[in-house]
Amino acid sequence: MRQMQKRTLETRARLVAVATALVAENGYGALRTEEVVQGAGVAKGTFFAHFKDKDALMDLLIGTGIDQHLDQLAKAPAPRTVEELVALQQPLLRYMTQERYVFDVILRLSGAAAVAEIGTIATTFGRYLELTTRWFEAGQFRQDISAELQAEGMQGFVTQAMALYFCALHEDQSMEARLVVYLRAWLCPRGAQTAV
Amino acid sequence: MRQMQKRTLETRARLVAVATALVAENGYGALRTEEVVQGAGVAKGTFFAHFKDKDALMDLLIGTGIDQHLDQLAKAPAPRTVEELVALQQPLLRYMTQERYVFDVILRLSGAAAVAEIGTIATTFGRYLELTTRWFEAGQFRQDISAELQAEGMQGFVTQAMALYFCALHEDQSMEARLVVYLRAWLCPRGAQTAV
DNA sequence: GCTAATAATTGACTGCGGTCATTTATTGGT
DNA sequence: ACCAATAAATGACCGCAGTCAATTATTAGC
Repeated sequence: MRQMQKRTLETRARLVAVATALVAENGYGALRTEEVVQGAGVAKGTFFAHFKDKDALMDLLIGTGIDQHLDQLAKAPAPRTVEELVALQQPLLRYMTQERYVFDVILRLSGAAAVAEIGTIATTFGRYLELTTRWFEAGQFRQDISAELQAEGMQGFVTQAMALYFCALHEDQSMEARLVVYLRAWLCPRGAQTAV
Repeated sequence: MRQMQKRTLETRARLVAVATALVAENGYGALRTEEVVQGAGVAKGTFFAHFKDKDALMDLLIGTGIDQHLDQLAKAPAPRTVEELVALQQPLLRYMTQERYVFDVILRLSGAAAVAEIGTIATTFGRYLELTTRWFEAGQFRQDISAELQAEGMQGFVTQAMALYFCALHEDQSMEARLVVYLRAWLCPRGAQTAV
């Protein structure tokens, strides 16, 4: 097997750089492959030689964004209360819900379709689970179920809260307020929590 | 305001009938508006005069499918155990996960983007919540949180279980088995449940 | 029945993601 | 330095959703 050419890396880097700049300017949903290709000075086919499809580029861009937020979460000490839990994750939730399009891409790519092709976003979801499992291993919350199950459940509630954020019928409370209610019920069952 | 012409209803009915037949033959993901239009004997523009976009047709078709499953659920008595809860919902879960495309459409349309345009699927999600809330009002499960919150949480876990069904990294257990674990932890906290 | 207003239909056209046979650049072997 | 062999890049082309100015059908008022 021949090693990859320097040219390949350069072209790919240029594509990503142009895409990043365009996203910073107009947002994710407005990105057009044609613009990326023109900005990078290559032909359309070249884009698809580097990325399976547009989603693959989005997977990289958005996955990188999520990863940066996870870096912050990894630094912080394990939260002790539900409020801390939610407050800590707020920047990440805001990032994932910045555009309807972004949230849709994340939902679509968060599960790896095949083990062979685990994308950036799918990887970050694995990392999120690991990271939050460690929080629950500190033992501040439920003792009757595993830390991993607590983390997996929290992931479900976080997704639900984000989905309802985009639903006009549920504008009554903020994403964070809703998440606090969910997580109190999930992590502090049996009336130990104070009234909502 | 003039009343709707009979012709309008006929055309629309023909479009829906052709689409339904095509879906039955090749599945949802393979449906092409061009085929629908040819089958119904109208021009392409006519389709989009009747449906805002392809998603709007899918919303109707899939929403109708979900509604039929909810009719079944509405007939059944309130489940008494987590196993019954999961078994009862199995047909619905199977329907919603029959194709990756179907699940994606459901996720995308389950939240109404605007109050003015609540689609069929968004309506069924409201109905699901009402219906399952009534189950929890029977009082077989948690007493420390409202029936509605129990139902909303179950909805989150159901979605999570379906999402992981499409994820190659989580093929270790079936959708139903995973859901049982989730719902035991959600609805029967504090070690009351027997070992998994 | 005739006419003007309105509703429904048409189909050529656009936008954009994605493909692929062909051309051009790079590299390892001699 | 030259020559295959292989990798990278090209751009005309395709598929399919969605648009819109022009055309045709329907209806209400007289």
